[in-house]
Amino acid sequence: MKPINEELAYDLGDFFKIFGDPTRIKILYALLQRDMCVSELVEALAINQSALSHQLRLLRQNDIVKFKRDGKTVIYSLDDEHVGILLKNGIEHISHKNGYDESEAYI
Amino acid sequence: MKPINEELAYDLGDFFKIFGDPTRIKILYALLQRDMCVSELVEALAINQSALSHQLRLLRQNDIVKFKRDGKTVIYSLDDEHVGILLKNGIEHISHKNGYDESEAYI
DNA sequence: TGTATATATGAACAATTGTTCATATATTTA
DNA sequence: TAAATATATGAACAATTGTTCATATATACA
Repeated sequence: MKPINEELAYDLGDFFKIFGDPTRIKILYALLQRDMCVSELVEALAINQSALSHQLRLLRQNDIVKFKRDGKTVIYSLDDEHVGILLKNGIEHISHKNGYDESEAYI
Repeated sequence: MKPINEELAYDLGDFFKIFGDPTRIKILYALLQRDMCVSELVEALAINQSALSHQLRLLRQNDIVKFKRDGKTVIYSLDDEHVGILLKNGIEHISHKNGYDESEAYI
């Protein structure tokens, strides 16, 4: 059978790797609900600002979030619909497997 | 706003982490096409048998693939539809972003 | 122009990850 | 039961990753 294009396998791995960290999941989950600036994310996720910025850079570089500057603040949002779909699919899978109630993804 | 359930963020991160490696992507992509036993995967992906087995264990433990023993051989398949959907969504996203032609995911 | 506020970056370190080599286990068949 | 085949596992090592601390950059406003 035909193997996957080698470059695509690496790119796809790098892409999914970005979803593979709880801090980034929290960021994406927050942005799934509404666009937010950095300081809102800092507060919402109770996370160190520097750590957040590093993670946001990774998300940006991998086209998972986009941003626009608005004066002093920078507003982040999910890059496209694939990101939300991926997140929701992951949550569904995990919920089924772990017996979570999906509707209680939020605390 | 309500943050994501902390445990779900970790579980989801662990889940996506499994997709974040080119070797595992190749395995999953192969299984997306048809179920295969270990030695078929070894040959198809030109990979070390031990490395493959280690990766298959990870995929199993995270409910991403399932398997059934058939005599001396063990046949692997994708665990459920979410896995295929996730892969396809990732490929779509990457293809759009990198200007790949999706139809040429195969070599 | 100087100060405050918001965000980004670099260096360094501990922790995690993926592979290899060697070996173990399971199943079939002689 | 012994030998052959298929698959799994453990230990060890290099490489990668995520965070923290310190500092840099950008914008607004006095």
